[in-house]
Amino acid sequence: MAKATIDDVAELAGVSIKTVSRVVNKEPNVRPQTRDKVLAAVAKLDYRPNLSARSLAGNRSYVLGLLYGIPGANYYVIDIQEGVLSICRPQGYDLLIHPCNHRDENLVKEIVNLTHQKGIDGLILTPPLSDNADVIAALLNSKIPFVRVAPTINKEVSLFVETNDWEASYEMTCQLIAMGHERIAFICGHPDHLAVSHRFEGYKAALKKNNIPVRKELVEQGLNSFVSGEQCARKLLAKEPRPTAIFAANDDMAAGVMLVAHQQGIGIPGELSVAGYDDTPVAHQLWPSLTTVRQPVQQMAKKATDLLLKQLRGKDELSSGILSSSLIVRNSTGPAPDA
Amino acid sequence: MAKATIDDVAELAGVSIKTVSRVVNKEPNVRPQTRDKVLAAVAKLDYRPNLSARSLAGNRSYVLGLLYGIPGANYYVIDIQEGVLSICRPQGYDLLIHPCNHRDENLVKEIVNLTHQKGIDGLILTPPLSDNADVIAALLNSKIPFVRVAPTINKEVSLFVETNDWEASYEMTCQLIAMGHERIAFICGHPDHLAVSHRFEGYKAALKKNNIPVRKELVEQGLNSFVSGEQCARKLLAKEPRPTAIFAANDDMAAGVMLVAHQQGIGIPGELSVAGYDDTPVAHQLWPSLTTVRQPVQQMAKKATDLLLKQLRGKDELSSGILSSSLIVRNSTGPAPDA
DNA sequence: ATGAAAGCGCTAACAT
DNA sequence: ATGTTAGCGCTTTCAT
Repeated sequence: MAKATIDDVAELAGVSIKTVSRVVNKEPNVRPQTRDKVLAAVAKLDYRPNLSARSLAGNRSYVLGLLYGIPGANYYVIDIQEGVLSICRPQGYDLLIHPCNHRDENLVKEIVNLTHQKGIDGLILTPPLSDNADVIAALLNSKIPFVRVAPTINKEVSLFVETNDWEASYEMTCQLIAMGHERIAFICGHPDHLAVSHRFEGYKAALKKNNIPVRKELVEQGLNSFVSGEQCARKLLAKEPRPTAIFAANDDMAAGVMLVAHQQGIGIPGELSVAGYDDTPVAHQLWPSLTTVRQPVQQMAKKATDLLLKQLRGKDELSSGILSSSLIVRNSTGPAPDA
Repeated sequence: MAKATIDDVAELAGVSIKTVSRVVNKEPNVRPQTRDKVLAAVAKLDYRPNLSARSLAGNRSYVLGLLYGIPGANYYVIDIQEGVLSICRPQGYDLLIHPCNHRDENLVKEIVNLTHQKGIDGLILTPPLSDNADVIAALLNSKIPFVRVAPTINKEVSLFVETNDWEASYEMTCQLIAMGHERIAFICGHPDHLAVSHRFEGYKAALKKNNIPVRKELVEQGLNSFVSGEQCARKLLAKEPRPTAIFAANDDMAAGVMLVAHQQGIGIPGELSVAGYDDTPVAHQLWPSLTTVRQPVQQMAKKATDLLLKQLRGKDELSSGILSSSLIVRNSTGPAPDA
């Protein structure tokens, strides 16, 4: 059986194609009786509206686009994808993924083209694209609906979903302080990821709150990678006196710290406490298991998708949301050795 | 500037829309001079063909679909995605991802519908979908072009790309034997992933080749997860005498083994050698770093995409390919303690 | 080598 | 409540 078209359905049901269209699109003004006839014909012919035709005529494609930077953090991207799909697929939307180099000078053009060419209905932006002012301006200008995940700039210009990085980081640092740590080092995240910078701010605030000076020599600039974590750890562990705790802005870097500590025979958490951020799969596979912060990545993606779909349906008065991260205390942190 | 259409270009270039179409689609029979005029107009107007229209009229969408099972191994999925995108995007194709439950009874219908509705030009299947006979039959029946990654059944019915799991596993086992190990345990992968079963076969073959009996009590059935690795490890490490090496069919399970060994104070590699498979990011973040096998995942994805695109262009005489995996020897394996 | 005309399957205005 | 008529922007015949 060849693919059925709207005409086939209309003929079988003995109505016009417009009526079929009404039924399929759940529009009002169709008698229940007529609707049933049409639905029966649809079922009989296994009719599925052709999306290209729909897109061409109606200017929508039922495809969403997910934009993210490369190289991205794998687990994060996958979590986002799953979150988005779990919401959009039940509502008939599919997902096209578009990882992109956030420093590519043609990025803006590329994204606008993609959206127009494929007739993508709306976009979801994740860091660091959530903070790309050029992209945001272009999308607004082209009136392409979009929602941002964890933006830090121009929050008012679009719907977004965020989490409380600052607070979680503050809390983690306070907890280390409560364990008696004072020489708490921090490894910053990649400078291009503004969202990650909130973590540093939370750390600093907690120290200040507890009257502990923020020592420059205990802060290193990482790049979110395992290797950069290793490098920063070597520098930090060479300081005299050594820090008794190292808080890394993500788990990969924390894993690097742990490796260096192992290599240098520094006991964790006996001699050194290590904390990460993200609760990636590696966090509980490490030995000892890593104390970290769990972000509600999937939930953020779900919420963002929900907002986007509502926006597409013309709902108004939608409001951006914030979802809480939570501390996951495992075995890599403990009382300060000198406490 | 509103979106330019083919008519705008035709008008500006002073030709018919058909000529524009010819130029854009690189068809023959256009005078270089005419072509240049058209290209100039295209550039001036920043014309991009509307894919929906193209799809509707020409029956292709320049969108490929990637099918994979959920829950999938994150790193694997991301690698596949990157590989596919790196090949298809430069050629003007985008990618729609469609993770699916490979045991869902509506799976076949879902996939065929997806393909038809979105007008997807071709599909790439990864394990365990590569081995789903129903899906394969339906795709063949519907004449939907597709390529499979690492299939084990009905290889002859479609193009595919695979790697030498058996050989790599054989080699790894031989290496352990060469280090003096005889009591080498094996943790099998998830039974639904046939591809993983080759790893077990390679292990058995290596033992036999070296006249070491395959002991049933040294083989456990895992589920590809970290937790299942832990469980299997507890069982294996309780045997008397204990195995001196454990070879897990993937890294996550190997990480589980290492955790249990740490907990029980068993030195790695002094008292126990551990080997994994996949070379996931965690492999070099563990302590000690994990000996494993690196699969050419991205390259397989690239090759598969290349084959699919060639197939779409009607090229014939395409042949499936095999790409080699390689042993990555790190610090979790060493001489047998009793050697 | 180039063009004119007829759809692809659907939605949107505008009837009725 | 239902139907009619134009297109959406492109690719295909088939002419020229």
